[in-house]
Amino acid sequence: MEEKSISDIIEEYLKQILGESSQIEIRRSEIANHFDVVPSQINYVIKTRFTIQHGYLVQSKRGGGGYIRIERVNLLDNVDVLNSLIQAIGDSLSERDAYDIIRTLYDEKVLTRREGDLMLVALSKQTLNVNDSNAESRLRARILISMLNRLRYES
Amino acid sequence: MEEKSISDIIEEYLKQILGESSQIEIRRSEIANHFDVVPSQINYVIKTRFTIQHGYLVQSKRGGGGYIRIERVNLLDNVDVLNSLIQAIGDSLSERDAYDIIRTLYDEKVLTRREGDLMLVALSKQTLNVNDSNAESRLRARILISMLNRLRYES
DNA sequence: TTTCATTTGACTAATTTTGACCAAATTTTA
DNA sequence: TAAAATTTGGTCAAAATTAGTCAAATGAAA
Repeated sequence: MEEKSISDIIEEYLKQILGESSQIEIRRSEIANHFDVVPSQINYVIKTRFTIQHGYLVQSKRGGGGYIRIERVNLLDNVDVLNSLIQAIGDSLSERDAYDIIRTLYDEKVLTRREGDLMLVALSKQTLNVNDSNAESRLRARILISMLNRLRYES
Repeated sequence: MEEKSISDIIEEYLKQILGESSQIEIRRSEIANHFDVVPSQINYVIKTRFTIQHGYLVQSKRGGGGYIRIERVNLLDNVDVLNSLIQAIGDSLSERDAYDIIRTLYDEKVLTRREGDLMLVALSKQTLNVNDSNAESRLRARILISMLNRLRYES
């Protein structure tokens, strides 16, 4: 018999509810109370078992009426292309390389013209306007990678 | 979305009335009384949910016969409103305000879902990852304004 | 034993709710 | 008409209500 940790049990519980609707909203303290654990354990479960790599999107709100929302998302077909591009970018990216990548994605019909244009202006030297040229390239890389990661799935 | 806080419920109520006519006039104390909250909570709801970033204009008058007027404005074909939006961004923009603006543009069908999502991740705190919080907000403002202008002057 | 995962709790951050006090416009009264 | 009273809405900050972070302690596995 496998000895399940309480984290495993909470994961199972959440996934069971997620089986009924593709999106759930929970109150952290309620779940914590239900399983008799400290509230931060819910964060632990989410961080280790409901990541985007697992196919889940998580959003939350604090304060009165606060919640944690977990949504199951569909991974798309282009994942391989995107992954290899993300690898190639690394942690630094020139404006020219950004253009080439976006152009490629447009040619591959991963992006529409408008999407590509929006991405390009966001990555332009003029927009970023960072003093240090290395910092600028690193920032450009971070932004493009984030956008490519976003393209890997849909809600 | 599950509405939970009383502020959410008041927001929903006002938007429902706004669905019938594009402009409403309310008496603050009446609404407060109706939902059994202090009057200033109405100000809170308006300040957090009916800003120009959300696509609303608010005017009010004090004294006898006083009112709060909320008007739904159209960002699509009203150049002035779009300008005031860009002006409201100024040179600094929080992640929350960015979300509100992009959400509004999506609701107005200026953006597709995918375009909005791409813009949001590009503007997220995590992506920008700037040490100085002021610098981060200024960068966020530059990027969003660039993207908005790109949409604006599109052929 | 060493390493990795889980559990806990103290501290932090964001959002909403409440109430005391302020300001403006109108109405009443002198 | 001028002052006073009344009727509205505005501001701001404290309190209350959620969730997030991080690292120490504990447990499990290799």
